[in-house]
Parts: sequence; C-alpha cells; structure tokens
Amino acid sequence: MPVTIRDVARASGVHISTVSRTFSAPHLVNPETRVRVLACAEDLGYRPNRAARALITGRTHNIGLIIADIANPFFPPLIKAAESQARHRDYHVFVADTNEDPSVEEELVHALAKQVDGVLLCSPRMSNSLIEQLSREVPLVVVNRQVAGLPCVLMDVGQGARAAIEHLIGLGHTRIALLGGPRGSWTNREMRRAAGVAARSGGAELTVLGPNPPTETGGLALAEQVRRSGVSGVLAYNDLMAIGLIEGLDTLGVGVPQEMSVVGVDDIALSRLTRPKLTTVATPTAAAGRTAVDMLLQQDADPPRGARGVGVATAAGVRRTTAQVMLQTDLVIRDSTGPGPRSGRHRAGAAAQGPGPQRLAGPGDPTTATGDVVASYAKE
Amino acid sequence: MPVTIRDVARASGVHISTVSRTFSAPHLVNPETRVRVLACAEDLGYRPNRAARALITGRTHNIGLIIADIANPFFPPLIKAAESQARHRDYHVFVADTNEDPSVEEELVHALAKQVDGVLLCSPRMSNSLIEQLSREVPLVVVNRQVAGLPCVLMDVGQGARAAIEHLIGLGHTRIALLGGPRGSWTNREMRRAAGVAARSGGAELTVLGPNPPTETGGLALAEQVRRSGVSGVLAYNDLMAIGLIEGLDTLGVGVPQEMSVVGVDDIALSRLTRPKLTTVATPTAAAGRTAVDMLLQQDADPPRGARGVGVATAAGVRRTTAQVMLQTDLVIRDSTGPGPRSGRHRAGAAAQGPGPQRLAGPGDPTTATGDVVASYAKE
DNA sequence: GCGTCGACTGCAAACCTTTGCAGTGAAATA
DNA sequence: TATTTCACTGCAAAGGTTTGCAGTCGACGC
Repeated sequence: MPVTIRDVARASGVHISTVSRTFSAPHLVNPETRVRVLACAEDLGYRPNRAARALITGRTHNIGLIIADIANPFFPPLIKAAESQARHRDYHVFVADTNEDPSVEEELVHALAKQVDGVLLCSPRMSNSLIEQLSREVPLVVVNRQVAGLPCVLMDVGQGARAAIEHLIGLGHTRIALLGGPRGSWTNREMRRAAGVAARSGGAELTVLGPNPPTETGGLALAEQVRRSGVSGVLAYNDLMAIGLIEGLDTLGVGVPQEMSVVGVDDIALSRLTRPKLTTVATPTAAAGRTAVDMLLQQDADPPRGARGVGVATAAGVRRTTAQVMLQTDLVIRDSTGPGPRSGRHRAGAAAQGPGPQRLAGPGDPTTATGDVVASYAKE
Repeated sequence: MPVTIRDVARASGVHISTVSRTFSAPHLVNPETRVRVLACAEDLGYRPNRAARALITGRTHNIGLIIADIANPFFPPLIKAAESQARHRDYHVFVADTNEDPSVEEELVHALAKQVDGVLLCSPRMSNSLIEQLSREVPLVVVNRQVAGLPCVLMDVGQGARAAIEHLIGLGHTRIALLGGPRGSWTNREMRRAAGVAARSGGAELTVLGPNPPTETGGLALAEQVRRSGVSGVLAYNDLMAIGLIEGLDTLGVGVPQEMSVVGVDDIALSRLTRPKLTTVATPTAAAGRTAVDMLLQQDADPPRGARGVGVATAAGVRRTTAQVMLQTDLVIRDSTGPGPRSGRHRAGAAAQGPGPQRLAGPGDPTTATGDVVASYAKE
C-alpha cells in the first residue's frame, strides 16, 4: 500500500535513482524528466520515507525537545516557538516530559539519540558532567544552563534579578526575601548570586528561602514563612511561585502590594491575568526556543555524521560550535509591587482611599482590604 | 562511531540475527548466550536503531500529536498525559502545532504519516471528510471531534453546557449569552446545541455571540457587546475567553459576579488563580490524552501494516476499531457566578455585608465592590 | 572526422535490522 | 538403533533510500 520511490520510477519510466535525485538533488536531473517524475509522484501521493533516508544519510531531520514539565506555563511558548522554527527548516520535533526527574532526562537522551539529529535540553536538572558525557552521544543544545564546551541559550535572569531587587529597594523595601527554585537549576543559582550582589550594594537585607518546587503550591506553602520573616518585598523564582505566594498571603490576610510586594520571573501569560497583575521579570522564552533550534541545526549542518564517504575523522568527541547566547530580560512593573515601609507617605495615601471608583480607574489595588493593611502594620 | 548490532555480534561471537533476537524475541535464544550478548551490548552502549527496525517491521514506535495551539493552556495537560502514556508503552511522540490552521493540519498528517504508527488529532479544525480521507493514510484518533468510523475521544461538553445553563438559571438568570468558539469546532457546535435546549427548557433566553477566537483577546473584545446585550449570565466557549471577558467587563465597570455571572469551560489551572475564581465546566483533559493514546495503540496492535509475511489482505481502507469514548465533565462552582436579577433577596443579603473579615473566611467574593453592585442595579 | 566534454541516467552497494527457512546437535521416543 | 522432536543458531533476503561510479549520447572544438 505505501507508495515508494520504486512505484514512481515505474510510473514515470526512469530508474529509482533518478526519482531519488529529483527530490534530493534536482539540479542533477533533466528538467523535462523532473517535471514528469514530480507529476507521477504527485499523482501517486508519494512522500519520501524519512526513516529509510535517515538510515543511509545519517540524518533524521528530527530533533528532540526535553522539557522538565510541559504543564509549567513557562514552557509551552518555548515549545511552540521551537517547533515552529524547526518545521520551517523541515525538521520534526519529539517532545518529552521528564517530570523534573534527572534520571528520566538521561534515559530520554539515550532513547532519542538514534532517532534525532540533536536534542534541546530545556532547564535540565542533571549534572553538568552528565550533560557533557551525553553530548558525546548526540549533539546537544542546552537552554537555561551553562555547560562548558556546549552551545547554550541563556536568559539573563541575573540582570533581571538585579533589576527586580533594585526596583524593590527603590520602592523603599529594605528587607527582601528570595524564594529559591528547584535544586540543580542554573537559573536558581544565577538569581541568588545576582540578587545577593544587588541587595548588598543597595543596602538591603536578603533572605533566601528554599530550594522549593517551582510551582504554585511551592509558593503557597511559603506564605506563612514569608510573613513571619519580616520582609516586605519578595522575589520569587518564577511567576507560578509568586502567584501561589500571593494566594497564600491573601488567605493569611496579608495584602499585596499593600503589605508585601511580590516580583515574579518569566512573565507567563497568566501573570497579566491575576489580581493583582504581577510585576515580573520577562524572559524571552519564544526567542530562546527559536535560537536554540537554530544553534542546533547550524551545528548539525557541519558534520555529516555517519555519512558514507567521510570515513573516520569526525570522531564524536571533537569540539563543536560552542557559542553561548545570552538573551535579555526585562522587568515589567505591574501591580504586585508598591511602596515599602520606609516610604510611609505613599502608604498613608494609599490607605486613605477607600475601595471607591478609582479601583476601576487604574490598575490600583483590587483586594482593597484597607482595614487589614492597617492591622498588619500594627503587628509589624 | 555509532555501535550497531554487528559490533555486538562480533564482540559476543554470535551471528547478528542472534543479537537481534536477544532484543526482539528473547525466548528464542539460549539463556547463556542471551546474558553474554546483553553484557556485550551494555558494554558497547548498543541501542537498537529504530529507523532501521521501522523499515522492516513497518512500525516506528512513534506517534504524532497534532495540536491547534500549544500555547492554549487547555492543551499542555493533554500533551503531558499523552506523552507519558505513550512513553510507558515505549512510544515516542512528535508534537506539532497548527496555529489553528486547517491546511497546516493536513500537511502535518501527510508529513508525519510515514514516520509514525498513528496520529492524534486534537480539536482539529478541518472538515470531517478530509479527516476521513487522511485516515486512509495513517491510523487516526480524534479528540474533541466526532467522525463516523473513526475512534474518537469526546468530552461531554453538551452535558457540561447544560449543567452550566441550569446553574445560571437556578441562580435566577433568565437572559444568558453564549460566547461561541472557533468555526469548525465540534465542541462549539455541541455546546450551542445543548445550551439552546437547556435554556429553552429552563425558560431562559439564550443569545449566541460568535464565532470568536478561543483566546483571552477573543473574550475581551466581547465585553462591550455582552454588556449591551442585556444578559446577566454568560457561558463562554472556554476559560480563556471567560477570563478575557471578565477582564473586559472590569474595565467597563461591570462587576463579576455582582452584575454579571460568567462560566467558563475547561478548568485550566489558571481558572483557580484569577479573581474572581472562575466557575467552569471541568473537562478531563489528561484522561482524554491517556485514553486517546490507548485507543491509538490498541488499534495499532492489530494490523501489522506492511509486515512481511502478511501479503495483501489488510488493505488500508478496512474498517478498524471504531470505538467512541465520551468522557464526563463536571461543573465546578467557584466565585464568578452569583445570584441573578430575579433573586433580589440573595443579592441584598450579599450586598449588605461589607468587605470585612468574612472575605477571608470563605471563597466569598474577592472584588467586594459593594457600591458598584448597587449602582449597577440602578442602571438595570 | 576525431576527441573531449558535459549533461544526464542507470547500476549496485550500503545503511541496520528483522525473520522465514534451513541446518546443527542432542535428547526423547519408538 | 533408527527416527522424531526440540532448542538453538546461522544464512540471506528484504525494507526504501542515497550516492560513487560508470555508461550513453549529443554537442562542440580543432
């Protein structure tokens, strides 16, 4: 039933090699022949069998995309962009979810290796050395992780964390908490480092809480601890945790941004839709996906691994393109951050206005629990 | 560099066919030989080449997952569940995004056909007849679409829409709007049908607005129209639209649920996190993903298409398993729906309580813009 | 008129695996 | 002892495609 190159050859009265060339090296075949072959192929509904092609060329025209958690809203835009970019370059993409489990990551790379021309490792949780080792088996591009000798796409969360901390300090917050993310996350380390520096040079005190699961639940569970820690500003590992935290603070009667300012990271679509709208460090996820795919395919373009004439030479250990791309992040200020304890002036002003029409006028403060705010201050 | 069955054979002193059997039919090889071969394979890091295997067996152990829009939060849980289920059955999955474009859908099925054992079509936008035609090329399972003769996984949005309408009517709403989804969506047709019936038998008036893009923007754009239409209750095609609508209504000064009750569909994670929390029809997306994969693989288990000994007989036109699974939906009532104009009693009661501590006690109504409610009533 | 070149096409090997068939030797049966 | 059975293994073809090499044929230059 499946129509092969052979059927097309028979139908158009040429040898199979001519049909093959019609598709993979058109300039080598007579224009007349070419149109005839193409017509027959079209007629018969012929599509080249990529598995067979892969067998001989050594290139599958597939790539793998290994994701820590598809359900984490950070990733879908990345997946979408990567898939789109790949398809434009005539590649298909395997997507696999590791559930944040490093051993699954490793297993998946092995399992996919023979079936793809390269793998995108997104926010991997395994060790650098393991990644390096795996990269000898199949070309790898790493997103959100810095591995020496491997092409990486990084988002400058360091810069973002710094901007966030400076923003909080600028608002008058002097005691700030950093909600750490999962163990093994490069982003996490980077944020801690940068936030520490920024806090120190801004004269603020930084408390690090974590590591924590990078989820809404993770943030929610920290609400009590955050309240007791005496901070007035929080930078969360990501938006999900920030949202969870706000949720938790809300049930504890702590108003955001009145009593606590919260900054997230990622700018997932969701963060525009919560109340209050989240102040957050926007990471260029789609761009990261596109860039990573480009780097993978470019790297892939050079060594025709396993091709016929090439012989030895291209042993897999050889150093490949090793570019590292750092993508800009942006602090987007919305409604979850407000003046800190220092700037009593602003606070008083805010507290004075009741929940009137001005709630509707501007972004304002939707929870409007004025009484609670005051009470909480007394406590502090 | 890539280690093949041949290397393992040489290392363990047996013929390649024995190595092959060690992996694909272990009971046919002497236990002693088997362990020796396995040891060598392990040593050398051998992994069977699935492409080569596919070439001869006709089964790739891959499936395709074609998604209207990965960035739509409805899909990631489905993708995640499907991928997980597939992997447990030793299948890998291609994910592709069509951007809601029917022609891309078709192209993708063609492109993937030779590389997969089956394709999951999730909420397809193309015509039934085209789907049917494509199913002759590769086994198909359809999610959120009813196609005669094809295995389908459906979510009972009809039942869900009915429950939602009844819920609204029960709250005293008699004029209700349905925000339609995209053209070509089975879910959309089903909802319209069921909502129409439910409204009629409940004595309510139903206005259908649409079709609309199933996004936040789509909902937001309808706010003005909804306000002017004079309805007090809205059932949206999905949560995203519902959230967009609430957003839009908010900027128009229309409070939810005080002046307008809004029900969504899907129960995406997000809907628990917005304010007000969304009343919505929960669809079992993860279960749908799992079920669809199971149906695909089961269907796939029967005909060893293209296998060697089989000869003709299993022409692809032959009717396959044609089960249709209908998955239950559940109305989950949260905070975006409230008493309608009829039940003035409840409203008054609600309006009487200020935004005090009881806001924190229960789910209550977080926006608490009591004044607005009254004003709005006057308007009406 | 001969040689050369170039454009085009055919031939056949190779990629890695699976599998029907046949062969081996030993054990079980008659 | 002769025969059958059985467990195991090897042989070789097949699957669809690419590609180096070689062949054909007409055109062109001298």
